[in-house]
Amino acid sequence: MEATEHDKRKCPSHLSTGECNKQLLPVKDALDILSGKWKLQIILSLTFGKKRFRQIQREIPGLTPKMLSKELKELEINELAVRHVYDTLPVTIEYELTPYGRTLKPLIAELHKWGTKHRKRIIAGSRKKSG
Amino acid sequence: MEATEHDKRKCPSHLSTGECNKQLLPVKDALDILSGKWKLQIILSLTFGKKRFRQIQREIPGLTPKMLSKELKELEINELAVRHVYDTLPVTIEYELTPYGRTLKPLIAELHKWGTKHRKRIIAGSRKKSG
DNA sequence: CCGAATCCTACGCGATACTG
DNA sequence: CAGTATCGCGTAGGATTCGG
Repeated sequence: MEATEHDKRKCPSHLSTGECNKQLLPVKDALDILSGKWKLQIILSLTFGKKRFRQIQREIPGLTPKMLSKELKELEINELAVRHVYDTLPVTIEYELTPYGRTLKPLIAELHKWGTKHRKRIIAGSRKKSG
Repeated sequence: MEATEHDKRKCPSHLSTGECNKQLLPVKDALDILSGKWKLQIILSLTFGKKRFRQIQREIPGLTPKMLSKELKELEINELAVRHVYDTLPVTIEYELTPYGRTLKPLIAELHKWGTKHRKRIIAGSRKKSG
């Protein structure tokens, strides 16, 4: 036990404030990419190939153009997806996961693995949200 | 109570409806465990050992007792943490991660890994939320 | 110290309609 | 088709207060 530890109220006692945020923020970033009502489904939809706007929307019932538009923009900002504009008539637009976007796959797989075990353990009969 | 209406969802065309939700729901469950403003910090705080209510609260600035109480309950419901009541005077209460709760570590580590790379790639200079 | 109860705000998201 | 604009609701989360 160290004697220098008294005023670090922001983090677990053995971590400096800076250390703590360094641990925390990246995890939050990753979480932020995947959370929300539609992000995951949109990403998964795109893992199966290029898709057009309406095509994605049709595949995900309940998804409104407003939300789809918003989510696709965030995917672009984060370089997880690209927007292709083909100069046809009328113009054709397709969205595609970037190679970088595909690096999410192992992560999603991990979440799926843990989530599956968790379902077996807890959720199956008694849970409130995630419906 | 009745919440099983998700079976009518459509999915990427090559997946059956059932297949799709089987892929999706567990991931959402896992995400749900970790998302929210405080869950992660509380879990991390508890990875370093048993903690008392106020102790956790002091370690996480901005966290109100209401939220802490709520989050701890969810952790209990999901068997990720346990509440110990010691019959001292006044009563002493401690929270502790369960072994099961510690199975989140690799998952969080994965999120941290991906998130760190993502920070380097994108976020560092330009982002809107979570930072 | 460990919470519960109450009130309030901000924001994600849905519904609907409209534009190019 | 590929989006935008406007309105409104539900709920996560904040501030404050009270009780054991």
